[in-house]
Amino acid sequence: MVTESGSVTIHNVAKVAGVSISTVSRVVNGLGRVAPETRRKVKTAIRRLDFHPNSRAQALSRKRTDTISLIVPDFEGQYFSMLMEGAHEEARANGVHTMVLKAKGLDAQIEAVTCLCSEGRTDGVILMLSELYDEVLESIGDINGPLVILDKDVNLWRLDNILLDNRLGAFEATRHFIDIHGITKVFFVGGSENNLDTTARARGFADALKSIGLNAEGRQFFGNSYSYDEGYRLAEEKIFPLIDPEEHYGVVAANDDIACGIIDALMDKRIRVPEQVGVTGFDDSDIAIHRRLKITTMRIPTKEIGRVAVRMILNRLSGRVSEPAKVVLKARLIVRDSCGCGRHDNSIPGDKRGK
Amino acid sequence: MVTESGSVTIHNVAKVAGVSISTVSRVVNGLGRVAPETRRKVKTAIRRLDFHPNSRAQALSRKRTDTISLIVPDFEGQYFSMLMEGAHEEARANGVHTMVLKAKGLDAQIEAVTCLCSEGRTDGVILMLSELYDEVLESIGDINGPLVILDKDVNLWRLDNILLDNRLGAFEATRHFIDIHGITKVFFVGGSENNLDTTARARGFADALKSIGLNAEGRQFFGNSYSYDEGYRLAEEKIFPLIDPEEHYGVVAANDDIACGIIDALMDKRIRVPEQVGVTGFDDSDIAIHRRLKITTMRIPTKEIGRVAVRMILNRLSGRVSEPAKVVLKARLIVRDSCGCGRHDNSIPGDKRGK
DNA sequence: AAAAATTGTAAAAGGGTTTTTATAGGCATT
DNA sequence: AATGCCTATAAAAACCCTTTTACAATTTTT
Repeated sequence: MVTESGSVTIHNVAKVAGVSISTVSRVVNGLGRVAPETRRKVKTAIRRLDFHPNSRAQALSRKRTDTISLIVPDFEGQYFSMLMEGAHEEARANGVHTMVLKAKGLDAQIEAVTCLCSEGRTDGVILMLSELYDEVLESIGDINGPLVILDKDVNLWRLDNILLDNRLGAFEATRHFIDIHGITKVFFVGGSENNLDTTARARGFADALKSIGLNAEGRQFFGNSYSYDEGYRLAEEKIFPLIDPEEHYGVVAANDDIACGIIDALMDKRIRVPEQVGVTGFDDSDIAIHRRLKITTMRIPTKEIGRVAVRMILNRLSGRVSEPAKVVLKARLIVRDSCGCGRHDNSIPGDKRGK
Repeated sequence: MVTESGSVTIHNVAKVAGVSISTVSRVVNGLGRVAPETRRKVKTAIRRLDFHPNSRAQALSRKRTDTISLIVPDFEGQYFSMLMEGAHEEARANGVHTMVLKAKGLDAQIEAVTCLCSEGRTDGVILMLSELYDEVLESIGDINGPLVILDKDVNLWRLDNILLDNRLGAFEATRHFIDIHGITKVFFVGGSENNLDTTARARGFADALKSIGLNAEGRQFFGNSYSYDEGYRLAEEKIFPLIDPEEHYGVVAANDDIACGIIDALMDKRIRVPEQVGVTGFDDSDIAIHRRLKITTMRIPTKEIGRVAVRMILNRLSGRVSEPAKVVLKARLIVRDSCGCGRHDNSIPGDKRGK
């Protein structure tokens, strides 16, 4: 048994301690019974040689890598960071590592899933894909190991889902204007009408109006993207013309970028925000607090999503859970200034009202 | 040779193809000579059985995991995202995977380094740590495998370094005011005076002034942190009192958050930004463009840093490079509006000048 | 004294890679 | 034409490092 220089193996420890390798293994893993005296000898040898079990060999033998993978379309934005944060935290707390794979586009997605699942590189996969191709789902059919899909409701054999209740989030934002500010003249500004998030949020908005007997007709506006510029444009073209100087309004935006665009557009038109028109965002991204007027917004429990995803996989691995699960998480209203709560002197800097 | 159900091994392929396992291995890895006819048979069998070599077994046998790890203090902010992006991109292009480990604090750092290096979990490590403890460096001494340290100049055996030329960055920002705007009344606003980045950037600022025969004395102000609020406070307390309505000024901020705070503070004092006072940031973070007045700033080539780090490790692994290397990357000036270049009608919304 | 409970040992996976050995077949030499 | 040598290819075996199982040896219990 010649050992490669530089790495201490279980054999070395066994030889030094004067026992067999399986005894060392038992001591390391705490399984089976080992005489106290023997245990001590082995532990001394381990310390003396600075032995660390080779994780590659362990993985091979145990058929377990203690690694969970995350497949994401890109690394940009806080969404990814927070997701990682949650997933990593939960994983480490359970002695598991995380691996990240970026896969944008159909081919990359299939390759990533195959690579991770078929080659025994990880114990489980968390799939976060803005666009999830059907072909990917098909190829998922015959992989092994637990798989969690985020933000997409997929009813497929053996798959877990984690979803965000977008409808409820928009419902709550809208009800905030109604219940707290007594404003019933509310508008919704979304991104693309084809975007699933936007439509779900629009639905929540409409439901909130319906809940007080109003109709959303003519109060919802959609753009081409989730951007500041679209928000600015829509506010200028659609919202501004509808505003009566004597009335108070609320605008529920489908995300924070759009909300910022709306606020700036209205301010540029000399509309007082949030005094006359309150605006809420969605996502609670960085920009929500990196502005003079802090944005009231719906916070997505991104970190929690990552945490739950890992927990689901670990549950599957331990065999405790076998039924496909679907977890729906709620967004939380973060009340700041842009809705009209909070400070009231910040609509237009340089304005007469001063500080 | 009993095979676990669910996984196809090289043995199965060999049997189906009617050859030996070593022949299959040769075909898979493209090594040695195999008769065209035999190769065809093996490939057919591989396709038919959907065989994928088990990466755990390969890792054990090849003594190589094809995985590079990144140790970071946290996942927040774009810095991490972009770093990941670059590292992952370069790694994937070379058939290598990336693993991320979060380690904040002394113990966590030591554990992470040990865990990754001693247990043969990865081929190389990229260490990105805002605070790097000396104890960690000591324990690094006897690990195996290449290691790259980011943003910290460590002269230690076998370590590669990647650094950002903060001094030069601030120098260029300052010279921009001097050369392009003809402004020599420039100020520097930094974060904590103990922060290495801040001091390097302050040095660059001073050097730029020195280059035109001026002294930085009394023109540098430091705060407690790299935050919006500190920028606001310092601008209010230190910069504003020094401003003569007849003069033009430039402010070089040590990061974008501070720059934003400065801009808002000055605007609140009715100073026209960027007309009378130009401001530049550092980092080119999201907020630099998510404001009405786009920030002129120094972009850190974060993605490139990640890419270079991986490349260094791969070079080490391939044995092509053995000398410890030190790479210094430059920040790039991104000219937008806050310095006075670009649009000129956006200092104070609601102002007489209108749109 | 026989059965049961402990504790330690040897060997067999686990799925590949890599080195060594064996077997053909082709070519040149005598 | 027979022999010897070399090469191309296949098969076998060793190795990577740990876990795990089956079993032997020892001690304790009834």
